[in-house]
Amino acid sequence: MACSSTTVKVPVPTLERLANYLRFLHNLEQDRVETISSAEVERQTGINAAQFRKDLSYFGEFGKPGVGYNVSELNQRIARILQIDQEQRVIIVGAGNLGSALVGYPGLKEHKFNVVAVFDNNYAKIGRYLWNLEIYDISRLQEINAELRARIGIVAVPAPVAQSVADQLLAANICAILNFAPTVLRVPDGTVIRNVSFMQELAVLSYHLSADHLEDVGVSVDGISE
Amino acid sequence: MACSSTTVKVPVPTLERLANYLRFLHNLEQDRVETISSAEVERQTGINAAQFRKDLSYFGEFGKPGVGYNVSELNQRIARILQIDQEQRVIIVGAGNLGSALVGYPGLKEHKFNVVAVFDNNYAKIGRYLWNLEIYDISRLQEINAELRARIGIVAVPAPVAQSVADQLLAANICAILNFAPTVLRVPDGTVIRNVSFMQELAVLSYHLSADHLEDVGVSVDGISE
DNA sequence: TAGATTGTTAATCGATTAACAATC
DNA sequence: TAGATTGTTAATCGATTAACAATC
Repeated sequence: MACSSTTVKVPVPTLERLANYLRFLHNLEQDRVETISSAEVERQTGINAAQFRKDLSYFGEFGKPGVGYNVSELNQRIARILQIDQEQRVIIVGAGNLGSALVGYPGLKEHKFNVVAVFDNNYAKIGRYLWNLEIYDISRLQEINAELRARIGIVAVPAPVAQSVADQLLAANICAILNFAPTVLRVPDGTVIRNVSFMQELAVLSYHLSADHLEDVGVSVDGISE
Repeated sequence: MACSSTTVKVPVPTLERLANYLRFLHNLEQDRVETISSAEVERQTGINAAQFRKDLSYFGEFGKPGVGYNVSELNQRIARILQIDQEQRVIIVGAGNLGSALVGYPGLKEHKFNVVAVFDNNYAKIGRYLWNLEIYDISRLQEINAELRARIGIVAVPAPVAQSVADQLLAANICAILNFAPTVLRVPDGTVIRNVSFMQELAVLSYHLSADHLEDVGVSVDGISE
């Protein structure tokens, strides 16, 4: 099998928060804050202090009792845990609007995610450039990634072709996929997938606009407001 | 207060799955499948059958014991629960690459999310068109939404201005925000926020590529492989 | 030392899943 | 009726949070 499996022990929500901590710590560093306690993290971000400490505890000891955490040290160690202290090469499949927006997204480079190639199956696009990257024929994915050795692939294609694209990514030795297509990708164990679904997000928002399940939490005239 | 509070009873993960069920049911409908059982849903999507039934149970009764669920009826009822059976007007703030990709995203219209206005603070962009929508001055947000009455706002601006944009959205009577900026928005109770963070997703993928916590799950030579 | 704050254990909370009586 | 499958209750699982001994 191309991708090894993980012995899951760190909860996924913890990993998600780690990325947030990094953002927060980065801001603190810019403000020249040298030390921070978990209580102060809670005050400033709303994240429970115990959770902050627990999240970190999966990876070792980071603070000094009675003192707190050294901001820049913590920053570096979390970046290291998430492997974003070193360049991560990324491939994007789909040179449409979304693919284009992603390639042009400045945040990627800032966090050492380096988009090294873009692929598409549209002959009108192949050979043209997206920003400074040539758009390659998707059929050359395996060949080209044998060189580039990217390990993360982004699927930014329409749903009907997403599964086929995922299969090709796996064949090209990609073990981690960020999927923007509105479809469930079937992949072998050991492949990590994260899905981003705009429609799902909007649907959740939309639900909360419904009047049915809304109630004023304030004064209830003569009934019991639960 | 502009936005009323919710009496939370439906778990958020349930709402998220509801959007997925919709996608799945849509596919079934296209394949002319009329009835489906929760066991078959599990077989085809991997979602636990009991969970499927439990998710639905928050909203009433949808199936017939011994028979299953009527695909198109279930489809309609879930769409109704999520309020995406009717037009939802959406405002986008930020006419950059991401805003542009979102306005041009065909899935939005398909699901009755109608982008009715785009705003930006860049004078070079104001007055120009993004697809078929004029880009308005962000300072006119309140005035213009008094007309348009959109209730969902999408924040597609850089992090440093995201909070200010969110505040302006709230002032313009928007109670639900989809935030693409890599920052935590502080909003009053009753406002619903969903965050989409590409960096967070990539960081979680990146973590899983690390060798430290990876192990082969295959044959273990003489130890116990758990 | 006294005060502060950590890392971790134990308690709580909530979500997932198994089991089953009700019912088509 | 017998078989199938629902909706729901109870059991399990896992994540969040409170509490506290250890320690700077």
